[in-house]
Amino acid sequence: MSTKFRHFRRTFSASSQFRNEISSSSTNNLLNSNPNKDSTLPGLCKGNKFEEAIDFLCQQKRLKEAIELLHHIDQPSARTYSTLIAACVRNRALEEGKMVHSHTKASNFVPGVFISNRLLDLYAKCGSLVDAQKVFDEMRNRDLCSWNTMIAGYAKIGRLEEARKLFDEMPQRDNFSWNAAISGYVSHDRPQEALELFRMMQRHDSSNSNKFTLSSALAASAAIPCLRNGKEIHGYMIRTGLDSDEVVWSALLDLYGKCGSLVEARGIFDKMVERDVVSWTSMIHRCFEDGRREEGFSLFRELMRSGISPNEYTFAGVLNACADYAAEHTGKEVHGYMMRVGYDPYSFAVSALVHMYSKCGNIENARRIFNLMPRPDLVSWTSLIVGYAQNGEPNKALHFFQLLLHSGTKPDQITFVGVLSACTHAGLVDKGLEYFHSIKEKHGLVHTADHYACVIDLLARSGRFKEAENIIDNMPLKPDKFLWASLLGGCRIHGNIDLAKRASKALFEIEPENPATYITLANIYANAGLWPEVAKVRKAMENRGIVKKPGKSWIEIRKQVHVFLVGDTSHPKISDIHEFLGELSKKMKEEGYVPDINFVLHDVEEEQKEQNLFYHSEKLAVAFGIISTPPGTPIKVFKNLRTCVDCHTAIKYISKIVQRKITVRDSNRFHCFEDGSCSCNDFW
DNA sequence: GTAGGGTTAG
Repeated sequence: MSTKFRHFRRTFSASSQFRNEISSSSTNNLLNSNPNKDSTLPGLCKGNKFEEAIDFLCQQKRLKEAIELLHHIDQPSARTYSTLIAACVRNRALEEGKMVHSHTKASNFVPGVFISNRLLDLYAKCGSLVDAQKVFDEMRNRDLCSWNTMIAGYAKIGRLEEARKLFDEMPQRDNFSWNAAISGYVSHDRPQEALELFRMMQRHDSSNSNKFTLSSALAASAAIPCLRNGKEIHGYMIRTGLDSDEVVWSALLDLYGKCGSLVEARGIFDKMVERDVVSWTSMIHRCFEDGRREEGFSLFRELMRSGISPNEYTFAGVLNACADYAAEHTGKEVHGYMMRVGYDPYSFAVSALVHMYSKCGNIENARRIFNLMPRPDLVSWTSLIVGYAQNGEPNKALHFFQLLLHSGTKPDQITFVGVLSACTHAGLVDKGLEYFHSIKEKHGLVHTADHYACVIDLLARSGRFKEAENIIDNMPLKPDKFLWASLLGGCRIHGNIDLAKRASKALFEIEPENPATYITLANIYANAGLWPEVAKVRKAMENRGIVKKPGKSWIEIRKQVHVFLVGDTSHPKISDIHEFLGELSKKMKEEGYVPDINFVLHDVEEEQKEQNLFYHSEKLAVAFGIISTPPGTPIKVFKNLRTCVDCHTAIKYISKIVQRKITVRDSNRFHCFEDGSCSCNDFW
């Protein structure tokens, strides 16, 4: 026996009561839980059938005990090692796996390809590629499986360059190798490269096409998204008879959905014989994405009735839809359901809960969920930061950003979008600039187009146009539409006509069909009294057939959503609403409210031709909310566009007169009105 | 008897 082994044995014998344990307490416990199987264990040990006992313990997931039995065997067989390692793989038990590995070395066992492959698999599945690489390097013989396991291991954790290198070096490839490489690209947001590889395979090695490579290639086409490519694969699928697999059908369904061909996606879904939770989830999600809100929710309800259990993907998808539609009530139902089925607190569905609550303006609940997370992920941190920024508490947003840094989680580019927008909402221009520079200097991240748009927003709102232009002229990226729109918005606030011309010119090139640009520009001209220019813009708009988006607000009262369009008279309670608004108007004027006539014009852009400011959709919704709920109830209204200045002023007065907390989520942020002022400090 | 595909996302 080698010294090493003796040491090993001592370590294990330190808890040498194991024999007693097996025959007494722990066995008794197990006897109670599983009397039939467990009664055999003491017998096995007594008869020195340790290898069988190890099998038994492995099945019971009692890995540590199984490993302890190893040193009752002079020379464990390959089969025993194999069983043990396989059990460690199944349970992702890296520590135990390493113990078995050391045992093989200590007992001078020379693993063949088979056992080595199991070890590779162990380390690859546990993400410990350093160990896997070591085993791989030490192997005298490697077979296809060894190479494939390494490639899949690297691909899974996103080390795609290493995976690709092995793939290129390997002596021969089978369908597994191709798929490991292709799916690695797919799952790490590099669908183009995935497709390139797929095409390469089709050209040189087409016999390796199977259901696995096909579903990966379909997923890649969906991610791009490229319908033409997907359709080609669809055709190929049918020609080669590879269309018999349900997973391939799911991938196809998702492809059509992601490419916006909802009808085809639904057709596939309806035709599928065996729909599983993935196909359901995909179908539901694509409906929401396409704006088919009711269809999405009703499919979700159908799924719940179908007996198939929704999973974290399903929850995340539905919750995100609730966040987009501000359907807090439904979101709460989903939350309740998750509680009942007992959700995994580590799941990403929890971050969707944080997101849902913060998007619905319930930042307290978002925070509560966040606090319950054992290890909040970056998405949750970011959701909370963005939530605080949008809910009018930018300082809290920045506070949480500091906490994030302390927690050791690395912020990414999206986190900084939240941080910068917090600075924008708070009017913290210099602090925002500081953060902007820190992205690259402190955090080693590359500035994205979004970061530039944020910083231009920050500068333009506060009228620092020189600095803004300086950044635009020197930035390494091409300014995008969001950046120009931010600049144009700043020009509107400060009446900067020259820069407005530059910004709108750029916008007309990028998205000539967007009505907002025309309207904002017309308003800037109108404010400066440049009427002929206003007429020109309107003419251009007319000529190109561009239609304004109507303003729309909605409010949820007792589980029912009430929608108001501008000048809407279709609501059954409309005369009560008008009467109430008339009364309010008198009181508001006594308090000093002056209707902002200028903005009648401004809002022609967003609210069409209505002359009377009191027909704006958010005022209708707010008024309806007040008359439909008991005094003191907070009111929460949602609007599809940005709120107008007059409505903003009016709602401040209303909040004071009726003594209510009124929250308005517009397309940009939350406004929390209370006792005559708004959380946005009139900065939006 | 070892290795695998399709859903989510601030």
